[in-house]
Amino acid sequence: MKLIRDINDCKTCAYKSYLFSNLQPEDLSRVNISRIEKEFLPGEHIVRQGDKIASFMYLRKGLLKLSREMEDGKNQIISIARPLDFIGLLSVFSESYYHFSITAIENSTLCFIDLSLMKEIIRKDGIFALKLLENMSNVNEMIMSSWLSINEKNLRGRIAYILLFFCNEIYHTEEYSLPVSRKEIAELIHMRTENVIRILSEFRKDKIIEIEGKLIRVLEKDKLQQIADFG
Amino acid sequence: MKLIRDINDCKTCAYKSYLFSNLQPEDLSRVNISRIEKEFLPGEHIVRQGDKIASFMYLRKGLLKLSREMEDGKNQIISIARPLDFIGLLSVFSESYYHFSITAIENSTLCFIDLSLMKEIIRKDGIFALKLLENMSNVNEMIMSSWLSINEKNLRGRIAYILLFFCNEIYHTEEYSLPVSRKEIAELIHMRTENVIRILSEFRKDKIIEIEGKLIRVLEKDKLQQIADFG
DNA sequence: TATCAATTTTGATATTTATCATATGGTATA
DNA sequence: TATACCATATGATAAATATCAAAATTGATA
Repeated sequence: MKLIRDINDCKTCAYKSYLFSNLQPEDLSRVNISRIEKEFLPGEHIVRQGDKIASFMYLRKGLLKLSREMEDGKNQIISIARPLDFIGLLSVFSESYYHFSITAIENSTLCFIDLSLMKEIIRKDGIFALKLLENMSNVNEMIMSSWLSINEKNLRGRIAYILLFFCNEIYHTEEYSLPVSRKEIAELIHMRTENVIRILSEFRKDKIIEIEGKLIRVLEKDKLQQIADFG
Repeated sequence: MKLIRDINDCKTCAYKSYLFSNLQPEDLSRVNISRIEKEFLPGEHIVRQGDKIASFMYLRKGLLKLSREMEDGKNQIISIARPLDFIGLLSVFSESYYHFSITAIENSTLCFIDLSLMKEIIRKDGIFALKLLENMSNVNEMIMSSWLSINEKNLRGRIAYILLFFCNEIYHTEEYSLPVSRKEIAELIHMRTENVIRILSEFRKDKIIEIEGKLIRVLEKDKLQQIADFG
């Protein structure tokens, strides 16, 4: 983790518009003063399950995973989060402690804003609060939808789904480097590591994808879509 | 569905305190004037997937199910909702249309408050908005936690989990009438109807529970808990 | 009451998925 | 350099779960 100062002023931040656009100038300026900018490397924890929630977080750049460690020691990945996903909204306003860990899976830059300041602004500024409510709704709808989709698919369908997810939602290209291990894919779509590997190999043999370590090249997107939909 | 007027004034509503307690008197009075009270019988739809969201809803009494119909026609039950679960919060503030259906599974009473009025009050009253944010966080944390729990269990564990859920969270007694069919249990914990029935029969044979149609009597709660935890 | 449809039930069987074993290559570490 | 530890990979097998079929029961309805 590295403290940085990439953005000089919230006023010029490209992501401002999605959340802070309607904030009163004086409030935005207070946010700007209080905020801390941090850069994380892949694998670095941003928060750990059980940590006290003290900041409102804001992913500016990069990719994160949210995961929960279960009583039996097994891990489940709740979601992959991009900028604008506002994953920090998940439980900031209700819980004192995080019920999940957040880990960078790519070089990631986050802004940390003191939580009590945020709450103060919310209390004062209902329009901003409504914006937060909308964003929180969206985050939840997104996570739930993907869970429901994954649940109804068999293993081949899940692998196809997640390959297309990285393709369409994250990298917007047919060739990309997986930001997660096979084991993490397994934790994300509820299957065993061996089966993740096995089915990826199947897809390779069927010439639907090419694999070089973490590098994935989607050759037959339509076929992958079919497998995701009906497989 | 029946229009009723069980409560004369929001001021005297027992559930007011959980959400509307800090509302300004004049706002509470506007809510009181605008609100519509409705009673639903088991099986009646309150909203349907695809309906336009026009109201903020508030479960006063009863039990609901949230479910989503998937593209392939299969149903998944997202959650069971009690009073105070504020299930209406799930996507009211972001989406124009419901992404799920809500159905009564017991006699249920709901208050409907015009959504534009609610938004107006939120914009004006940040403290109320913060309360909503907290509640929304709680709803989501609850739903996610139960999903994660269910996901890591085998079928016997899931059945034990759901029996204990009704026992501990809903009815607070060891003897209760299931508010859902075997098929709906299957849709809720991601398994097949036949296996729900089969495992319930197993538990009956092992004298862990007694079954008379919808009536469940939990005989060995500890054993059920063990199966839920480790089975 | 008679009839139809849906739900519950059980058994047999097929399919899917997990588990176990083993091997290989890479990477960090002493 | 040697060692240990992961991640990836593949095969064989076991276990879990779904599917198919058929019957009994219940509930709704004409």
